[in-house]
Amino acid sequence: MASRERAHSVTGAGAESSPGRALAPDRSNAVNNYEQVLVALRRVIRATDLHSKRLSKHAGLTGPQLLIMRTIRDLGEVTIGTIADKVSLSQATVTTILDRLEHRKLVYRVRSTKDKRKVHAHLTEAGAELLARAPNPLQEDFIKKFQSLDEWEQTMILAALQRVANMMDADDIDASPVLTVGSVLNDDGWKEKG
Amino acid sequence: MASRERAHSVTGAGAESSPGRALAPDRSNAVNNYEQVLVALRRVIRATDLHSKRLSKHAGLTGPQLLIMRTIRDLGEVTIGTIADKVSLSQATVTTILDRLEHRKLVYRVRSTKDKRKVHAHLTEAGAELLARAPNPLQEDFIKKFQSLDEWEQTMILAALQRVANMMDADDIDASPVLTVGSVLNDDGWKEKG
DNA sequence: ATTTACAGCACTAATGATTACAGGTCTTTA
DNA sequence: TAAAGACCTGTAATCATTAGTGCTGTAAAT
Repeated sequence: MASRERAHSVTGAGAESSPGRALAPDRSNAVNNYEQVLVALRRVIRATDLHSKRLSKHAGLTGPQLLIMRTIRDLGEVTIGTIADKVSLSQATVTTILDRLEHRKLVYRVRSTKDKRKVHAHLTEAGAELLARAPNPLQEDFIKKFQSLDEWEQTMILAALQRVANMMDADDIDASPVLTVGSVLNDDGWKEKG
Repeated sequence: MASRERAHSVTGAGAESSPGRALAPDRSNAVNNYEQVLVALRRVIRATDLHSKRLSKHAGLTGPQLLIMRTIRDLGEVTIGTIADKVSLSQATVTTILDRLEHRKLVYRVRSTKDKRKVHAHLTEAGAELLARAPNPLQEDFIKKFQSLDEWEQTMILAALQRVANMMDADDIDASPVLTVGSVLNDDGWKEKG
């Protein structure tokens, strides 16, 4: 109980409530806004999350593989260490994942001439194409709907998203104590290696 | 390749709504807007993606586990089959994952009384708490920044995100042929279990 | 200028855990 | 009886870590 009674007092968090268009701004007070923003954000994330999952299946790419390939695409030419840092994995893990990707000819490596310790990862044409063609099914519908909006609204959404992206970029996620797992499972529940 | 052309035509249509500071106005005409929206969207996704990654580590939850727990939280009381459908995994996989989660007392199962073939998954209090407390480190910074904005801007962002969420909710992701993997790896490249 | 010591970067090897799937089994429902 | 739903094998692949190796770059010492 109680886990379901959560504050869906607004914006029906229950995905399939089929709002369609309703969208009450609810400009009550500022305190309430951020919660709704987070809810909306979660919905957006979830949609793309599921999309990624499906993509993985169809393309034969696993989550980390996809994540790493996207990182390479976004950052251009990056060293293995930088990738590991960006995706929060160890160098060794990234290396083995890149091995598989390189074996499938989706990425290739080039040893740097300036600093021969470094290795730069690139997407092959096939890899870039895979990544480029993949998001299409999601994009196409999205674009169609997006372009049917008034221009002022497009501009508004764009500004809003950039704003949010900037906010999230800025904060230092790394330094977070986060949770104490121990409190949850002091029982025989799980493992006690750490 | 080169799917990332910029297609900068010209003729900035103005539309200057520059709210506060940074955020280069980038004179966006309607044609160019959606690309930037997608870019911004990707940045948002990426940020939360990394956050989830970190969260997984700290909380001892793997990606699929987290995804499934979120699904349960969002949909309330769901059958195993529904979960499998939502997250695009087989029933068997969901079953094993739920086994582990149940063993840690983060979820529990209840056999339906109406249709005794079905089993409903729920979050335990501990599981819900884990999920609820988890996003905090991200939220705190985010909330702080968000609440420092003008109210009109908060409302704007909220409306924009809801708009986007609705758009993505609507489209049917499932029916997507997507890619032909075979074209990428005709070589000895990978596996040929099929 | 050469040599030496130390740090940085990527790779390898070995290991444990998780994921994902294809079978088969059991119970319930129609 | 047949179908649906969930569960239980066993197997293959991937993920993720630690420890160790080799090569490169930099700086100090000779």
